[in-house]
Amino acid sequence: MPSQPQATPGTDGRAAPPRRYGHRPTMKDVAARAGVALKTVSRVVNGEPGVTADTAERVQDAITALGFRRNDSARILRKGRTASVGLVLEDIADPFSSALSRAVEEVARLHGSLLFTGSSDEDPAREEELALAFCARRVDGLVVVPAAGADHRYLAPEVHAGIAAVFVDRPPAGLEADTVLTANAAGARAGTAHLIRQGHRRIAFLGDSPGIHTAEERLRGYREAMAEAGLPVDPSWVSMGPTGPDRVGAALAAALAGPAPATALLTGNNRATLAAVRRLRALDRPVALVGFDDLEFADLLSPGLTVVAQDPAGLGRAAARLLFSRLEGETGPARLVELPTRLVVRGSGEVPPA
Amino acid sequence: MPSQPQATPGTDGRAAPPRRYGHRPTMKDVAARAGVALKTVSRVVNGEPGVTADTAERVQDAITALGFRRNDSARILRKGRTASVGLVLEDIADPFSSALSRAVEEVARLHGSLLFTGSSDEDPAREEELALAFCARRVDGLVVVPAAGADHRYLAPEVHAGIAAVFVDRPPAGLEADTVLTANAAGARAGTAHLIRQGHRRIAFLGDSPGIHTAEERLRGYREAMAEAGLPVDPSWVSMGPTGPDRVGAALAAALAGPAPATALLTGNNRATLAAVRRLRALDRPVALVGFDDLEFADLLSPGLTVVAQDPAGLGRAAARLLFSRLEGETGPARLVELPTRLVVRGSGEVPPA
DNA sequence: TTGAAAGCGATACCAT
DNA sequence: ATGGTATCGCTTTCAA
Repeated sequence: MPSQPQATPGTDGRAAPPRRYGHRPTMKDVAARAGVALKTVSRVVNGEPGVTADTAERVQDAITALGFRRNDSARILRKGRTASVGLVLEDIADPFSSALSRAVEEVARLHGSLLFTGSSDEDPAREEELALAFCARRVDGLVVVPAAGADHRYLAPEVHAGIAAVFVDRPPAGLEADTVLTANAAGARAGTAHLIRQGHRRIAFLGDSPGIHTAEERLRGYREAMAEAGLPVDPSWVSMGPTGPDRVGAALAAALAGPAPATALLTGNNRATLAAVRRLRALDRPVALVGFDDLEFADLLSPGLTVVAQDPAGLGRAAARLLFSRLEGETGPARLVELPTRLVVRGSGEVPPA
Repeated sequence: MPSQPQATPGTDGRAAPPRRYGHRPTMKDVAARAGVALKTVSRVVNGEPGVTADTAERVQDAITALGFRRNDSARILRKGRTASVGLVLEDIADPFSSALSRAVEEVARLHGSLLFTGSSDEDPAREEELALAFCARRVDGLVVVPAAGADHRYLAPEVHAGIAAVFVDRPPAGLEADTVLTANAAGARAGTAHLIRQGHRRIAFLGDSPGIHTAEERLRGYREAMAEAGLPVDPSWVSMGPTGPDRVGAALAAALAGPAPATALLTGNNRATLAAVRRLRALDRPVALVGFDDLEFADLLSPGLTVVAQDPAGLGRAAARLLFSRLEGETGPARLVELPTRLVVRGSGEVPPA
């Protein structure tokens, strides 16, 4: 960590830069300048009653003259609440996370709170490090998108001490807390059922690694839909693992080869969907595709991409609302909110079986 | 702002929830339990030398037993530095902002700093509110993507007090500070020159509102390229304003109508590009298109979208590096960094003139 | 209406 | 090696 910078005066005769570190006026300085007590300054700054207009004006003048700004660190130390919340995401750079983040920010703003954000990159250790760092700053609450495989018992002392925690997109492990999830199984079931309605009987599913909650739920939904329709699932059609282009490409090739080639495909997340789209382009064979999670320009592809859309902003909003309800005193048992998905039909999922 | 929550004991005979707010152990508590002085606990917690292994272990045990976590608010109050920086964006939900944010986060992490983020929505008042709120939390530094029309003199007292400020994507107004920009004019000139090389002579430019720095620079680059090629610019080809679909649609229609219809188009930002793509789809006439700023799935469109790509992550990285160099004591004059753009050829910009 | 003093939870400096 | 005490800048409490 960098050490406290010091303004080093110039040694060459030219004027040193006028930057004077640590020279922030305090309430004490303002009080001295206005000729009042520190407490009076505090009253003016916080709009508390019991100050004559005349005194208030003198104080205001001193504040302006000195460029005083209240030090919230000190205020926080006294008051206990920090009016800030921490948000741990998988990766702020991806659209799901950033939409969720924006929604949390919006709700936080309504409640006068500032937002710490950090990306875990799906690494449980990093998630913990971030969450605890936020807690050390005494955030009032935490919204966490759990990293795969994280164990949330590390948060027990924090929660016990009164920090509210809400989990989004995936449930917490080893801890009871408010949770907001997408109806993953139901969504995958709906997407699969849609393909079945188009006449497909051999449908592949390419999902994220087992161990990731959303991946498993979506797989479950897929299997349920197939079972409901009385359709068998050939093992070669199902592949779970990292959703990089190479693995998805290989899995897709496998699903389309063999004696019972799939004629349709449900992809378990955005990366898989994109990898599949690119791969299918190179093929001459038409394959129906439904993707889980929407893409911003899905309508501009040809054919348009049919998706099971999630509502990342809705997830964030719901999570933040749960969080602030806790901060406002709500003390009931942990709540679970599930947000429905929406099937958006655009063309790629309506390709008939070959 | 919500008031301090109080655990209200149940009045109906059932046990009240066991949540006990404000019951955080302090170093004092740990010291008492371990039978040492507070200062010794501080030494252990901060890994300072001068503690026997035996004592350290006793302290560690007490820390674990009590679930102690250092209160960074108090620490900050003493130390002066908060190991946190504030990032004011236009809208964290858009890809440009979120990519930039991620890069800033990465650099901040290397320096042991946490990140406050907030979206200004292009509203100067909101930008100021956010920046000052971050400063009140005594962030060590600020990275700001200025809102259009913002006047940054409000930051003068903060900068004077030693808070480092770096501006990204647009220059600050009324304040000298480190700034990181995209080479907007050069990029637009390159994009326009590319269209000219394809044989186009009537090229339209649809940009964002005048008053937005990037919009004006890109317009300038467009005009320069046209002038260099000795091509006149018909007023009907140029339109600056909000880049919503309706206005862009109307502007595009105007540019393609008239006695000297444009055969190619440079769009000044992502929203304009998307609006144009949608609009051009509906036309039967082929129009060449180069967009300023890349889109994630630009290669999946047909034709692929030719763009002048910016490097949002590079901007964020450069800005954060400047920031931390200041925090490490760098005291020279304000620096300006300009990042080049990259022309990415994918098809839409290589459509020949009608 | 105004002010003096105590304290929030840590760190820094000086003793022991 | 360990401990005591002042202090960071503010809010709280109680007195004037």
